[in-house]
Amino acid sequence: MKMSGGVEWALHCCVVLTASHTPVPAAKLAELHDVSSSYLAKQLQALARAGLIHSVQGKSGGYVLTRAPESITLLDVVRAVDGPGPTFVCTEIRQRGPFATPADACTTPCPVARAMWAAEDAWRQALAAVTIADLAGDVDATSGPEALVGIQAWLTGGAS
Amino acid sequence: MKMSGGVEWALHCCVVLTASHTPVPAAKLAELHDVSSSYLAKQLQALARAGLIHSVQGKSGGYVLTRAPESITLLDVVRAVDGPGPTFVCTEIRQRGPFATPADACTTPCPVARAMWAAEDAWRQALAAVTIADLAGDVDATSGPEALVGIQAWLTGGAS
DNA sequence: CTATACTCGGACACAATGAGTCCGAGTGGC
DNA sequence: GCCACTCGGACTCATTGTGTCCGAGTATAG
Repeated sequence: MKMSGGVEWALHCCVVLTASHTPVPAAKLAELHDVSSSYLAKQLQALARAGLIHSVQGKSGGYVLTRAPESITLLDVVRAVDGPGPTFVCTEIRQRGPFATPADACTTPCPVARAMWAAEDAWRQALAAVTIADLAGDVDATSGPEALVGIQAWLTGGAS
Repeated sequence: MKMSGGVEWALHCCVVLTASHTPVPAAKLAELHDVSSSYLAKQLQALARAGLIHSVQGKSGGYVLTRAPESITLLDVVRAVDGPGPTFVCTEIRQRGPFATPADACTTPCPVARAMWAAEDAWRQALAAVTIADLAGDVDATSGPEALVGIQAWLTGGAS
């Protein structure tokens, strides 16, 4: 089991978008992170489809966060990029084979699925407890506040 | 992100193996669950490689649990089948692009990776809190104790 | 008002990992 | 000593993730 690598890109982009209140084109985000702009576009489209960022077209268009960074959780981003479905899928293996449990007796999910889903819920809860604003704050604390303002200047300015 | 379907098979096999103290061949486990025996063999091999079950060859060979069911956690099984690596991999995106953080300043993992790994730890902790014995107990409670003893009889007996 | 340049958006190939199958090596029973 | 039965690893196919491309749409400049 390996998580889609695009999740990392999307999270970093969300943190960067915190610094700019004007639309930022995808090409600029790609250059900033030194990744393929074509592929990054796909992740941003997923974020836009989920309503986390808003896309504006035209000459000075780009992407902007729709909500305040404090109200965007990591779970929102992960669900948008990686898909909302559960990682563990129960194929109802107990209803097959010579000792199959009759279908009408399966009122509750099988114990295996229950345990796995409980663990997934713990994971989601941990993700939902962290917001993009928290991450931006951590970046400020570790790299210094001048990092984000420098990036902001570079984003708004046209310099390459 | 989707978990390998073999995890479900492996977990059910471990629960079934709880009922038998004599070696159970892979073919029988496959028939019991109505799944491909060739593919199930791969999962059992992974469990054996991790030391969770022991394989005995020969005419009346098969697989047996090495430890007591109370000391085998779901995390052990998941790690054995699905791989021990972390689901989120940090590609150190902060060290790339025009605003790259210098490598010597990266003493601590980047905040994004920290948050993701913390969520993974919560997931692992939830998995480590449940044992195979707990699952077997749940099966007893829901399907009745007669289910497992019937399976045990079918496993040891040669009937198809 | 029109032309233009720049943006996003979805449709299109390629690669890697998981799913599934097969046959050979080894071992205990008869 | 033979045999039947078991596991173990090597091989092939399908699905999903990775990466790329070009067309539709819009705010801007003239």
